[in-house]
Amino acid sequence: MLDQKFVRDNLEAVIQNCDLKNVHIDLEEYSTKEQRRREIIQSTQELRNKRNTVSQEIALAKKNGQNADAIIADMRSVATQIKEEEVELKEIEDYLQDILLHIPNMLHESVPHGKTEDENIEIRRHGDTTVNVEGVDHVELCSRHKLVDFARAAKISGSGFAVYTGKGAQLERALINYMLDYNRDAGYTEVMTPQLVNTEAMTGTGQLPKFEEDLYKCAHDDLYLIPTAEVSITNLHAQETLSFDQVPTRYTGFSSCFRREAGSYGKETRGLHRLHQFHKVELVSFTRPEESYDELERMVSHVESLLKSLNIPYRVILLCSGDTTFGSAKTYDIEAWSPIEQRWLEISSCSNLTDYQARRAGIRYKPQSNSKPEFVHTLNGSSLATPRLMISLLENNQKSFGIEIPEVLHSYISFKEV
RNA sequence: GGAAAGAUGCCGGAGUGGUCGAACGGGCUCGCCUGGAAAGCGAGUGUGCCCUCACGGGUACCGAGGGUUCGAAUCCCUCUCUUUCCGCCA
Repeated sequence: MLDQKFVRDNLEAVIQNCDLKNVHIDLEEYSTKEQRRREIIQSTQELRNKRNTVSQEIALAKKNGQNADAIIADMRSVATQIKEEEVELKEIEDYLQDILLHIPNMLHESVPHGKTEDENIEIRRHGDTTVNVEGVDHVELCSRHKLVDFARAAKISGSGFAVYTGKGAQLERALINYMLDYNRDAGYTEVMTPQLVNTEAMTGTGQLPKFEEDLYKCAHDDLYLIPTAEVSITNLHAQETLSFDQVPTRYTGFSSCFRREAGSYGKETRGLHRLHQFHKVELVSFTRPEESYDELERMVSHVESLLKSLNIPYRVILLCSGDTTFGSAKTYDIEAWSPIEQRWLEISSCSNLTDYQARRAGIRYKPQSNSKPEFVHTLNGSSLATPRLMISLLENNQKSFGIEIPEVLHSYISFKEV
């Protein structure tokens, strides 16, 4: 959420920014109501001031045994007036709040302008993309080696789910453990958080109210299944003020991720490409505002080092304005190479949300031990989402005899090849 | 799921309708004292919003939301959470 005052003072820039992100909002009515809001507040405050003053006079009169009936009768109309103004104010503030929650975060100046993903910019790439182009794809590999059973997953849950079996299940578990350890060793504190969260948490990180239809909801209990651990980890510090020495704070956590993926059909959804439930290890940082863009670079290189250690060819993409998500000021995607499909697969997304989530969720810190609290900057990134990692890993490591397990995973798994 | 108790500022803890943004204690910050420290003494110490160039002023906030009243931390209703006991359960 943007600061209300910022929107008031920078209306043109905010409108332009909405355009750049392909978000269409009418801010003309907002502007009018914003002004009306301040008028009412001024008027109501004056009335309250009067009420407070006179109430004390009444108390004093009663104390002295004087009759205060006339003033009380007078104050009755003031009370009514206050109530009327409060009703209008509430209506206006609800409206303004709703609009504010639908305004995207301001983009960083370094983000290239563009409408679609075609205008994203490749920053760098690493690894050999010429090996194993002659092999078979991950769906065939999964079936041949009985690593994933899509048919039975469909039987029990429908399309878009996976049952990992045998060595497939072990490999999945090994990857998760390896990534968690790798992140922990780099200074991220490991957390294991709830996968069902309430409306406040979903609003705090920005999934609600705009993206409700992408979420699974448990209507009975008013809880949502998280689409990413970013939600529960970022909200760990919602409505808190961190002390100066708690910033930066870095977390890593594993979770299942649940996404309805309404409207996704066709080739993009084949095999492990797009699932309703998948596994992901997440990184979340809370930083000082002046350090958040350094933190973003740091996070990206950390994820890169993880991919290097697994010997996965990848490239780093800077998303253009139109492709940068709602709450993000700047996002890098990291894509792993699929040698069989001959294309790059989005496997991680690292974003600086600046103070956008912090303001929604009320996450502050004190720059110094005795200074006023300010909003932190929050960042998150995947390290990594397993399904497409699995695709790339299986395809890149297939040999004549089967699949070779990368060396860094050997201590996490009971076999060296499939 | 049933029963009971509770939720107040950074922490502990008063306060049951009228100068209560909130006593008191602790913590913290600054100053004095000291060779230095401790102890002691003095001052200060929340957040949001509105008005103001500013100084400053106003207003709201005592778990959340409603209600009663001229006036609510205090009374009423609903909800959430915590603790204890019972039930159920991996």
